[in-house]
Amino acid sequence: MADEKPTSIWMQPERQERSGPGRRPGYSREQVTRTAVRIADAEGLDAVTMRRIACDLGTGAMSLYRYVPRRDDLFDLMIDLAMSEVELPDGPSGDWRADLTLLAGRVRAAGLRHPWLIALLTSRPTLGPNLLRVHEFALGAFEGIGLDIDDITGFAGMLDDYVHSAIRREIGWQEEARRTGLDPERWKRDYMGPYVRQVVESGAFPLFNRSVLESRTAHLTPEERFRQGLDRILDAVAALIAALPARP
Amino acid sequence: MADEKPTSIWMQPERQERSGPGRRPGYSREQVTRTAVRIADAEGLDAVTMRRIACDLGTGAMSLYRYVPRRDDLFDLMIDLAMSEVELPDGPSGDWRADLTLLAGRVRAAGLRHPWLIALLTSRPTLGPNLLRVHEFALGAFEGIGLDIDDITGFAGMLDDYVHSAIRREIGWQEEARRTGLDPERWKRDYMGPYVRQVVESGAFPLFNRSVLESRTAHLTPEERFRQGLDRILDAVAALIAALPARP
DNA sequence: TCCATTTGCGTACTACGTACCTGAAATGGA
DNA sequence: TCCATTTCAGGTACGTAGTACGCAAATGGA
Repeated sequence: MADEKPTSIWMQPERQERSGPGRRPGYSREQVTRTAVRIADAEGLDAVTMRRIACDLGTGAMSLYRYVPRRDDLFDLMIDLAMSEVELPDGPSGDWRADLTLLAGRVRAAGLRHPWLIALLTSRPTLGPNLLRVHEFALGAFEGIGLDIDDITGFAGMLDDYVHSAIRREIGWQEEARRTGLDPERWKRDYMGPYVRQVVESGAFPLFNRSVLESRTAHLTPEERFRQGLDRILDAVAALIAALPARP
Repeated sequence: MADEKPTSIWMQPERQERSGPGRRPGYSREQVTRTAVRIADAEGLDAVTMRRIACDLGTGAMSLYRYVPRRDDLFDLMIDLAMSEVELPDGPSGDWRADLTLLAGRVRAAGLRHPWLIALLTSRPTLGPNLLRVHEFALGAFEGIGLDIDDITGFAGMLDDYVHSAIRREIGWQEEARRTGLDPERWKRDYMGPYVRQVVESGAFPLFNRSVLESRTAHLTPEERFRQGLDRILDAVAALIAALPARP
């Protein structure tokens, strides 16, 4: 059996339950992934080490390599497991705006439940089956309004960009706070606060100052802010669709 | 002298050239940062280790800590140095569309010159002076068309989201290829290719298939593709601005 | 029963960030 | 000119990471 390492994790299926000779696997790829996700949720992505996962499973670190080729592949599996929680209807409803709002909300929920998800997702080119499923739903929502495939892809990309960026803005500093060892509230006040205050007081960036000091958006709840930005994007898409030349 | 570690790097200026007794610094914070950037450009972000930087500078690893408090702070400094290369006019020209196109192109150029830049920038909440300068220019381009500060911030954010996401899409797989040790062309063909082909042939995601197989966008040069997406965003912004209710 | 096969996992190697410490170097004052 | 003082250079070392390697244990078929 060739040890074909240099290929995507999705091409290397887990060892099947055979009925031949040899010891039976004590764990499973999904079990390893689920443990890794639990650790990342509770203590951040940095805490996800092979030794730590193995310890939680009650086994030795090297045993994990029977189920996952490399640590990086485990990240792809974690992304896919988290995305599998995004529940969606079987197909688009016909109301594209409602469908995409639903999609965005579900992805945001998954992103908040797993604060490491969006950072991981946007930092590596991964294409797990559940990411494909979610993406396909977005494409489907745009289909049937008379768009060609390039516009469908473009608009879906615009939406993805917004959703990912907005979620990262919402929770990005949480992970950073954890990395520096401070609790999030202290980090904001003691670590980043003094610098921002200094920048503001310097007056060097007047429009930045206004966006920090005068913004009404800053006083909304995170969910309202997400929704407001989403509506902005969907308004933009609607405006563009209205302006598209009729296709033959 | 208190060793105030837990605060932003921008609040901890480099030790000044004093005129008291004692040895003079042999290097500088900028020199260290510049070396780190050079290494990252040539061999990827993973190659930027304290030992490697020190080796390139011809000194010992621990000497670097005289200039940079922690390795993470060095990343902030690298981001700022790379962003300092984004040359911009002193103020907006009055043609917001031209200004933002210029801005996007310059940021893209910096992102291509430093393939690690966008990944780093979007994975940590950093606010270096040069990032603020570039952001202020974007805000300025939106000012004076009768937008309030919330709309200015919102539109500038939309643009940032697009520019960063597009650049990441353009080069994201390069870094991933380097991480796996393959050259980029081989990675695309041998690592990711077989899986994509399998997904396509399965027929499970028909719209994804069409976006891969039928897209005309895929045959454009990267620059044309970037420009096309940018125009789409700017069209959307223009459409939204036109639709905004007149403010008193 | 015995053996080919596969898993569990301890050991060990390399490489990382960085705390600590020693000694060298540079300067102002005498 | 010489020395006390201050600062920097950088070696050593500790803890932790990913993971290559190899052997013992377990298992089912012959």
